[in-house]
Parts: sequence; C-alpha cells; structure tokens
Amino acid sequence: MTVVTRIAPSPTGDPHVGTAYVGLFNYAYARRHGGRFVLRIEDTDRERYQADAETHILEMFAWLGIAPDESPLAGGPNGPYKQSERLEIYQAHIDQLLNAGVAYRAFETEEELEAMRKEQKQRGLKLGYDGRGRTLPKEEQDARANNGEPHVIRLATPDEGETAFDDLLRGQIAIGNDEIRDPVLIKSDGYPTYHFANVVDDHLMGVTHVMRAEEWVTSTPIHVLLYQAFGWTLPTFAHLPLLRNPDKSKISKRKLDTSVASYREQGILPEALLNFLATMGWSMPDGREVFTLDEMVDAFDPARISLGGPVFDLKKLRHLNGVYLRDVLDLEEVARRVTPLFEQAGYPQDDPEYLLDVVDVLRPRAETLNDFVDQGGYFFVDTLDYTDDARKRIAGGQQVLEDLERELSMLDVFDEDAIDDVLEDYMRSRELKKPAVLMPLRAALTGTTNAPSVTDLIAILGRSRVLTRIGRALSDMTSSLPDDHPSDEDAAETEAKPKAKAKDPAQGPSA
RNA sequence: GGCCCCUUCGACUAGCGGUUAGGUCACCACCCUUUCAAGGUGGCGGCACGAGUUCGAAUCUCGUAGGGGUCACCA
Repeated sequence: MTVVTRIAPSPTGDPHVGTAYVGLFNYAYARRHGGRFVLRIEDTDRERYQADAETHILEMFAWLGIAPDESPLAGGPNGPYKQSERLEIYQAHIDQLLNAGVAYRAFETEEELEAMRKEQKQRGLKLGYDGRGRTLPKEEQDARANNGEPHVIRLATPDEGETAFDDLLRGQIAIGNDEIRDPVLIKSDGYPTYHFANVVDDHLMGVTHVMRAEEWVTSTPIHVLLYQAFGWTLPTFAHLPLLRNPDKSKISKRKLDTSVASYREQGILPEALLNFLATMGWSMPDGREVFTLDEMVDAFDPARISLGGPVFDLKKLRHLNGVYLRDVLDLEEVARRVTPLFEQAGYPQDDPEYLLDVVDVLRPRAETLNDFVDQGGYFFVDTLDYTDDARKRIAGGQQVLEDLERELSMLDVFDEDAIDDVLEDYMRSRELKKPAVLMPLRAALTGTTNAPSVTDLIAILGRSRVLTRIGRALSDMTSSLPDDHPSDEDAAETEAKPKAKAKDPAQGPSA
C-alpha cells in the first residue's frame, strides 16, 4: 500500500508556520516512503474564509519547495481538493449515516443550547450537547427539514464504554465515550464540519497516515467513530507536538510572529526556515543540525520525533539563517537572492562582479537577506549619509584623510597588497596607530563605523569611488564645523542622519 | 474543573539499563582583530519530585507535581 499523507489548511488568514511545520513532516514521510503528499483546502468555515488565503497557502509551499503531488493547483485523481467544491460528496455520505440511524437532524436553536449549557453549569454537570435531539422520530426530523426548518446533523455517539485508537507516536489512547458529545457533522448552512469532512475526504483520497497537530488528539475518537460507522479502515494517526510560544502555550500570532510571509519579508531563507522547523521535535540520526530538505527526507523516521512541545526560538532561526548565508549557499546564489532586494531598496544592480565582492565581504555580518541591504547600501550610493560616530571619526582624522587621499591617488594598482602597503607605510612614517588611520577612512568610505575591513573596502570600491568619498568627507567636514563639539556626543545621535542629509545638497553639484 | 498528552541545561535536542549525561542556540571569558561581525578556545548550566523493579536507573513501572491541549454549528 502506498503511503498517502496530507496537509489540510483552512484559508483563514496568513499562512502559518504551524502549517508549514506539519506540511513538512507529512511531505517528508510521504517522500521517504515513495508515497504521495496531498494538499487539501478546508474551506468549510464561511465566516472566517478569506478569498486570497488559498493562493497564499499555495505560494507558501511553492516558496518552501514543498510540492504537493495533488492540490487545487496541481490537480489529481481524487479532486476536487477544496472542500467547498465537494458538498455533494458530503451530502451523499451524510445520507448514508442518516439512513443507518447513526446520525440525526437536530433542531435546537442557539438560545436553547445556551440555556442547556447554563443549566449544566448550575447543576455541575458535564458541559456539552446532551443528545436531546436523538429522541425525535426520524419521520418528524425529515418533515421538519422538508419544511425548511434550520437544523444541524449530529452523530449519535455511544454513551458508555470508550473509544480507542493507536497513535504512531504515543501508543494507544483511549477516551471515555461520555467525553464525546454528539458532534455536529453538518452545520445549519449545509457545510460539513471538520470532523465529518476530514474523515470522508481522507478516506476518499486514500490517505493512509494522518499526521496532524496534537490539538486534535481528543477529537480523534469522533473520527474513529465515523470511520467505524462507514465501515472504513482507520488510517494511522500521528499527532505531532504543538509549536509553542516562549511561554510554552500553543503558538499564536498574539505572542509570536507566525506568518511565513513575514519571515520571508524579513529575509529568512526558505531552506533555513525548513531546516529550523525540522529540528522542532525531530533530529537527524547522526546529530547533524544543518541539513537540506532532501537529506531530511532520506533520513526521516517518525520514531525520532520527540514529544515535548518545542518553543519557536527566533534567535536560533536567525542564527541558522546566517549559517545558510555564509556556509551553505554559495556566493553566487546569495548574490542572486539579494539582487532584487537591493533593487527594491533603490540600488539598481548593473555590475555582477561588484555585487559578488560586496556580498562576499558582507556575508559574515549578515543573518538575513535584508541585512545586506540594511548594512551595505553605502556600496551603491554616490552620496553617503554619515552617522554621528562617523562624523566624529572624520572630523578627528582630517589630516589623515588628506594625506591618504594623496597617497592613494598615486597608487596605480588597487589590489589588497598594494593598498596594505600604502596604509602600512603611512602609519609607520607618521607613527600612527591603526585605529587612528583606519577609522577615519572607514567612516569616510562608508558613512558608518561598523563595516568590513578597510583594505577590503578600498579594493572593492576602487580608486574612483575611494577618492571621491574621501574628498567629499573632507569638504563636508570643513563646511560643518559646528559638528565638532566633542561634548554633546550622545544627545546628537538621533540627529546625525537628518543633519547629514540636509548638508548633502550643499556639496551636491559635483555629484 | 473533567478528559487527554507531555516532562534531559534558559531554548532546541542526543540518550533508548552500566556515559565524567553529548551537541546546537543564547549567555560569559579569552584568543584573533582595524570597527562591527564571522571564526577559534574555554566556561556557566540539566535528567521535576517520590516510591518501586534491578547488582545497576535519565532510560522500565506506579504515584505526585508542573506544563500543554481539549471540552463550538472554528479548524
């Protein structure tokens, strides 16, 4: 029997990391066993339905590189893959249960149900539907339904005994039948509930392994009862641990960023997100913590899933992302991915070799793709903004800058050795320490004090840019003497940028 | 609260009767160093508790505690 797994997200909002997580494990299991992975849209809640959510879910999986074998987009032999398009199927199946007397139509109004709960609370009884509608004769049920009276269809569940199932990860789980109230199968709007639709669809789509989040454990007996009512064989159930907020509660967007699109926008790589998610509850047999999707597939064994709810740790995700940026992806690939980001930020890219050099030198400092843009914009502008610190360094090193502007202008070959020689000679001849020379230079070249090696900067920027930037830093300083007050260092910090900007136009004509 | 699941460093985890309880992130220190990183070295830190089984328990059993989930015409 070929393995069939599925992910069944409901289109109710931004695609969730939990969906990606469960999808990943289902995908890995199916692939590992040469089976099929199905994506089914569970859009039976018309209240929470969001029109564009389905597209976003599909896009998310595409971005992650998790390709379903069957989906609304890919199609497949078991479609349609949207529950809203399968209403006739549910209709036919509910009729079976109705005719068999396993399900019944219930006509209680919301007020009635509320009153029932209230009374249960007062009398200290168990909360939940008490099965009062079961006694209504079938003829009467049908008559009232034919009359157009709103109603739901419920499953008549046993009152005694217990319903058990085997969980692949947890062993046998048994729940008393008195815990299972007659659950609604078909809502009054005619749409099926999750309980009903997922059982019917999983069976019809040939799903062999239901791997889903732990929150479903206690309602699994309902599903078991349904499988039994239809006379279908049970799939294997595997309830995955729930991703957690830092406070250990079930992951939620109130406490954590749960949107996959948001991580994408922050410059997180799909490979890194997947790798991170994979380590939430699962581990490689050899202990490796950095591995690809394919490597996970090859090694995937549910027996290695640990059941404690893993806390979603942003810091670790970011670190892993950094590892991918500098150790896993090659330079060209990183450059390729960062190109559109630079362009969106207003730094058109027309020199691939230059970009490669820039990425190479920025890489050790980047945790996300966005870091390249945030930290490396100065490579691509003609007019720099200077931070407050940078201005101080420039102001304190004017002589150095003047000297080096001259020295460098006489240099023919701008390679690292030659640059180093110039700098070394200069420092030696003036008996200056490295920081005294390099920091003003770094500030003049980048507008900031946090940047790569000065030698690298000079080599990458090249003669023309280097001389222009030094010259501009010098003229900028001489025309802004008031900035040199050494006393108001901290207070001026937030003003630094606007000030620098305000002054630029004044120097502008040459640019 | 009832029911169900879970429990190894702060976080993610390895371990599946005999280990000085290992690794990763974070944190700290040192090294490297030209700033910021990256990198290197070292450190801090854990088997929730109590019984039992056993020659021997992080590993098996049972209790207790703690955490989580679930009790909808949402999934």
